[in-house]
Amino acid sequence: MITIKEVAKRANVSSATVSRMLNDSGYVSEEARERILKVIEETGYVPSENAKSLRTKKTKVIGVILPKLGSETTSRMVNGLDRVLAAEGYQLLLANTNLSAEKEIEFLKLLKSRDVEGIILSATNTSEQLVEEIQKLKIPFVVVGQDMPDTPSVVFNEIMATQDMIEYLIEKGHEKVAFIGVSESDRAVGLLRKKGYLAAMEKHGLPIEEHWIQTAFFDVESGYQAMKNMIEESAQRPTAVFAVTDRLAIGAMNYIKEAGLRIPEDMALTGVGASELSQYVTPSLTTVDFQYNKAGQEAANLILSLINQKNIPTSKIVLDYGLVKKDSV
Amino acid sequence: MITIKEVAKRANVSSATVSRMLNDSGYVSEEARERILKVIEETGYVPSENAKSLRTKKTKVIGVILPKLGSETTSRMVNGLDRVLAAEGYQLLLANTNLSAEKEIEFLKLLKSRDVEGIILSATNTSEQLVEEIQKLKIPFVVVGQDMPDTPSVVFNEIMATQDMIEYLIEKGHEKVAFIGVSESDRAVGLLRKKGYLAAMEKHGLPIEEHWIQTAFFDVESGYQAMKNMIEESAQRPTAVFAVTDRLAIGAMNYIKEAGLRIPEDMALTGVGASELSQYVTPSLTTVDFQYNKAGQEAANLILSLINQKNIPTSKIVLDYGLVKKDSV
DNA sequence: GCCGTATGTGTAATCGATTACACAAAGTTC
DNA sequence: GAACTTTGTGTAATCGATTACACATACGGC
Repeated sequence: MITIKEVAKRANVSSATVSRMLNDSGYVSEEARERILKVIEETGYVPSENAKSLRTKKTKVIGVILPKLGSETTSRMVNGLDRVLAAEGYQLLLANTNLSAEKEIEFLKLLKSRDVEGIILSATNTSEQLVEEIQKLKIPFVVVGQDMPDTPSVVFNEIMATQDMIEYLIEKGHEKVAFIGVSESDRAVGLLRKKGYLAAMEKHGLPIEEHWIQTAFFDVESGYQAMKNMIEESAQRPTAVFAVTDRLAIGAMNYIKEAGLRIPEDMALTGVGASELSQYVTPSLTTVDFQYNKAGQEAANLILSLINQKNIPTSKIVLDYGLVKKDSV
Repeated sequence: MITIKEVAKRANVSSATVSRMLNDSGYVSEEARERILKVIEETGYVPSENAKSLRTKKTKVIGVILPKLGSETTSRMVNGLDRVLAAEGYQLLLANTNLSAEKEIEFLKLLKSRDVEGIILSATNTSEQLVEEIQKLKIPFVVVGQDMPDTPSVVFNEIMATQDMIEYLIEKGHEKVAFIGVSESDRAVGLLRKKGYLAAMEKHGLPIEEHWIQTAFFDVESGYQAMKNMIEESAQRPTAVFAVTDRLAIGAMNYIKEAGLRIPEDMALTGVGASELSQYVTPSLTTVDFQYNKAGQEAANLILSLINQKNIPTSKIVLDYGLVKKDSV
């Protein structure tokens, strides 16, 4: 590896001059500049970011902690992050927890040790311990997807979105609306969406039968099972189902079709996420569009503000949503 | 930020002793060890990876250059990478080119400057200049998805897979088989898959009409258009279509349905990628499963071998594939 | 009691950049 | 032409770790 000293020697200047040239700090004569550029050209010299960071404390790296690599929502969010951060010369260092809560904390430390300038966490849970560890770090930090006390975050309007969708179903004449959710340990998806459902039903004075509320996992198969259970166990069959994710909805769709029911005539169905999948299943799925890409962009802007110590407009950003009305309702 | 010196001072030892303790190198007395651990516990000291890297030249970071964040194939590949590399304590530094060829080269330098221990490139094109730059770098390097001269790579058996699928269609009685491809500047997807198609048709002595070969882009809409053009312009309507990606196939599917043709009775359809989407469209899509996750894992293993200077078994790994036979044929 | 080895610790150089400070030469101002 | 200012450059300290080397003490064996 060729170093700044080597470049300096060959260009007959001191390393300070080379550094000044590279960073446009201080005076450098035209002759010196050209000699240095020539040497750099010849040698293919690239300054060590490592040495630079050690001295300046700026790494131009943002750590991103993700619950799962490769889900569509995550990908879109990371895409949004990258769009904004790349423009500012930042790169992303990935940390994939594979849904393990301990790893979240472990990675927090790992990222700190790498002197990342900021950390963005796409959380599924929000344990006490995690929040504590974050406060300790004293590194610009943003959570996306979950509301975390005293922490800048980008969240979705889960309750309102769910409520809106349920009310859309009600408008369409449905009174027996069922719900396929997930564990409430995922506050955003499990707890808040259920709250939205309950609120809407309550508001319209609609009763809910016990088996209309099912709890599933995050995969398609699980949505299928939940739907099966619901239909087999309910005294009265619902006429519409709200599933908390598109995947669950598609699992449910599979069962509904299999059971010989028509969508939407016998059973209306809605999901959440506006996944690509949702547009191409038959019938196309009515779903909530949560703008994950935008969430990533907002999170990126937030972390940039924090890094640059700008006055932060709001430390909680609540993102808008839209109902994507398709053929399944 | 608390440093090793600070820890040393508080524990009443020298920084060398702290370092020895942390790295289990050399002797450290039980008393000293405990004092140091206590200080670390109290202060939350985390060693600076930056300083460490500067001295040792080991960063435990692998750079990953991707053509596009958030596509399903990419996600799966990155997932495979991460699985293997995380186990060895490596982290991934992302560089997203957004399909720009100049950026590929730019990022190569950027990653070098960050002293990554290896670079994995998921390429779409393989320009001369890129290959040259890579040779210059002298950093362990692996390409995945494209065959690159004199470079360790993980590739898919594009030709064979395509040929197999076409022959499967032929076995099923199809003689008029059409092809929706992409630009040949993408060697793997554009050129090789077309070769496989042509080879299979030739082998079985089947003629190909001009309009049966369409060239599209990578999105669903483009598949729709290609299918539309084909049906409107062909003298003889084909009875089967091979699309080089699932997305294109799904676009084509939309048009076929819209045109009032039945799948597979009037028109059989196949894709490539075994995307999640392919399983849930109606009818479910027959497709080629290319094991992108495995590709990531193999690439990771390859780069680890290169880093550790182990004897490299083969510098070209050709991955297996499978035909996923579903309802669209 | 002497010598060789094992144990334990500290001093200081080093990695490759940035940057405060010092200094010199040339140009400006009055 | 004295006093500043501007331009240009070099010396050396610094960031926070690792590690070669030196040195001290303890413990064996004979």
